[in-house]
Amino acid sequence: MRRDIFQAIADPTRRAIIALIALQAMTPNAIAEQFDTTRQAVSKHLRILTECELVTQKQQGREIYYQLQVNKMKEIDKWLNQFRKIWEDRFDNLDKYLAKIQANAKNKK
Amino acid sequence: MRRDIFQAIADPTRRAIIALIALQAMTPNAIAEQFDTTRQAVSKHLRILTECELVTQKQQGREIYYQLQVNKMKEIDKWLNQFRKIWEDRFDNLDKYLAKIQANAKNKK
DNA sequence: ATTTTGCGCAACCATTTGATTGCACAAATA
DNA sequence: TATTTGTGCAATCAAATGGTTGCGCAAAAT
Repeated sequence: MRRDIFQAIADPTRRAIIALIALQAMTPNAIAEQFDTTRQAVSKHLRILTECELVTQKQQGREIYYQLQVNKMKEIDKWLNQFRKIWEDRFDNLDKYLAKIQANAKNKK
Repeated sequence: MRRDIFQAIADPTRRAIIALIALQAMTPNAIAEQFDTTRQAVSKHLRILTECELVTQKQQGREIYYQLQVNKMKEIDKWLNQFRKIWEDRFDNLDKYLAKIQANAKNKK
């Protein structure tokens, strides 16, 4: 069953793979060398990441380079936006509250 | 086994619960009313969200109010930051490239 | 005091998941 | 041409997952 991007990044190994190929595309073997797991396991993870378009593959001969699609990560950012507004509002409200308290303290001196 | 925040938001139902209680704390029954699932299923999800500190609970009599801890969402934002820098760099580079092309086009006219 | 309501927990179940092993195919190398 | 290397896929397995049902306890309502 095809997974969404949140399910894709739920697994720690896949998150590590994403971080690994963020700056430079890598092949399955090169990626597997960085993990204590089989190449087939890495291949499985890459398939999941490819399915939800987090990653694209470019074949060069028998080697396949997997590249991170950072723009796809924006989908997570977009989902976070609805909460970012809330924690920013709370921070702003806290700021205002603190400023008010300081003003009152000065007036009382 | 205790889950991390990424595993917590991997499930669509839990993401929906998070969005639901983002602005206002709600009780399990109130939350369950918004879903086509049992109250016990919702209770299970709330336990997972509580375990990874995405949510806190405040008991009032026999009712329990579950509140979203938006500050905990920053953990996801923090993880995204390493990629945000990349997609911003690429955007900047694209901007520069486009500007260069436009300048060249004007010079040739 | 009794009944109703809110709610978590355990047991159960079907499904999904993540890793391994084995295999097969294509490209690169000797 | 033969061998090696890169790689995906299928089968298998144990563990995890998400939902349901049933139960029990505490608080609220009657």
